[in-house]
Amino acid sequence: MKTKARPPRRRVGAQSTEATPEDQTPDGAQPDSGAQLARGLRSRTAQKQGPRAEGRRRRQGLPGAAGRRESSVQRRLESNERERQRMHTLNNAFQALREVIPHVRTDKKLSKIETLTLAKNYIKSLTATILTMSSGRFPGLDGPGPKLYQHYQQQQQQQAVAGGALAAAQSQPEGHLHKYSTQIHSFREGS
DNA sequence: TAGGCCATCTGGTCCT
DNA sequence: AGGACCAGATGGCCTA
Repeated sequence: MKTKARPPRRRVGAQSTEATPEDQTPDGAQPDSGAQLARGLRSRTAQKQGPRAEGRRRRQGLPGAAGRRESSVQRRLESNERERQRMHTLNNAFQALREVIPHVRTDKKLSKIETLTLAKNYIKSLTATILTMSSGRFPGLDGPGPKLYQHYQQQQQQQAVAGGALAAAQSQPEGHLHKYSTQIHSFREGS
């Protein structure tokens, strides 16, 4: 629980033990050389396939072996880039969520698990607050009130069935608020 | 130094 | 077929 905002890191990953200084790129841009990736591919896939596939091609003198390896490396690089972008998108979403959740601790960035847990309980406490304030009286038939209330009741019933007495106790609006405020407090203390 | 958190790579599986 | 998604592995950074 001691996460702090850090500059983008250049990971070394599976090839790190074989990486040379020139493999590192300070700006985090596409750092993997084809040769380095090929080493990685071999070392990883060899554990499952062994040298059989490549060896077979070589023995049979198939003409496209090197070219296929090259295109395979290219595909892997493109796949890695897409995966990086996907994770960046996911992290942007996490950051957006952090900025929306009210919390006390401002000197340290919330970790991902903290963000999710806090968000869940924040939503629950807001739902409970809305229901409490509405006092069972909802706006017109087209409004969100009845649906929200029905959804809330269903959730509570499911939790009561699954978790028994504890869930039933936590299903009270005060339970959500208490849980949320307790969590904020514990995060502030870094526990 | 250990433990927590994270970014990245990777191969498998699912989906369009 | 190709891309998205997922989970395991790995190693770097940071704090106590």
